Amino acid sequence: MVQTIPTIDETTATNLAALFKALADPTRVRLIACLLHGECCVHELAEIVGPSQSAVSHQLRLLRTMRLVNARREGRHVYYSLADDHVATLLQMGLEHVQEIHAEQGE
Amino acid sequence: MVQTIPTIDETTATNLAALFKALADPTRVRLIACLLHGECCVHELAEIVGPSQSAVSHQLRLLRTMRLVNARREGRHVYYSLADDHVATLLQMGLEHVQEIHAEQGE
DNA sequence: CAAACGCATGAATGATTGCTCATTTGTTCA
DNA sequence: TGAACAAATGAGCAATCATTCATGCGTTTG
Repeated sequence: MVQTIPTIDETTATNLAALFKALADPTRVRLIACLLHGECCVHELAEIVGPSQSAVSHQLRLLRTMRLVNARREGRHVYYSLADDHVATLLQMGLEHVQEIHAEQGE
Repeated sequence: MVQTIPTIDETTATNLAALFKALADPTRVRLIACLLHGECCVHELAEIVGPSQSAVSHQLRLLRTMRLVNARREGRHVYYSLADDHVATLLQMGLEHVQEIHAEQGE
């Protein structure tokens, strides 16, 4: 049986858009991709991902606000990790889509 | 066995971000949500979703460019439909996440 | 305590975005 | 053919965003 498709009200649409918006930036995508491997502290993330520590920190705050990542302090370091599996799954699915699209048009 | 987690290169991150960006707007989310039910022409979409025909048309163009929807002309009408299952799946997954999040904090 | 380290934050700025308005293109029908 | 309808498009504008720079806060260590 085909799943029931709910009609989405305006609030839900806004929340949903906000979720996707959190994933709608290359820097944040890369941050999350790093965190797929396990928790990581800010300056490591900055090294791997590229932009300044400040930029990374700003983006992490956004992800934190959206409850997509958790922060844990240990000494002078703050370790970030993914908040739940949904994020990883969404990223994974998006990745599959992107790879298919770009494979079939040979880009 | 746990899936292998690829390290994401910069281009892939950008493509992935672009995909999520296409879903990162309430209007576009609602458009896609409408199309989950089946194909639909522009002025109907405009009626259901809210903003002007022009605004809807602009957003549909974006979705078209991203190959997330297809357009089919029939007389004066242009019928839009979802390009593939990935979109529907992504939306569905996002929806589940949003509903869980907002349920557990009682919003 | 003071210096150094790790991170967060506020202000400022250039870039991007989503809308409206006006116009254009494509189609049907009187 | 010309009026009316459906949709697309371009210009313009206010709002949002991602970054940098400067600085502040918390922690460790000499």
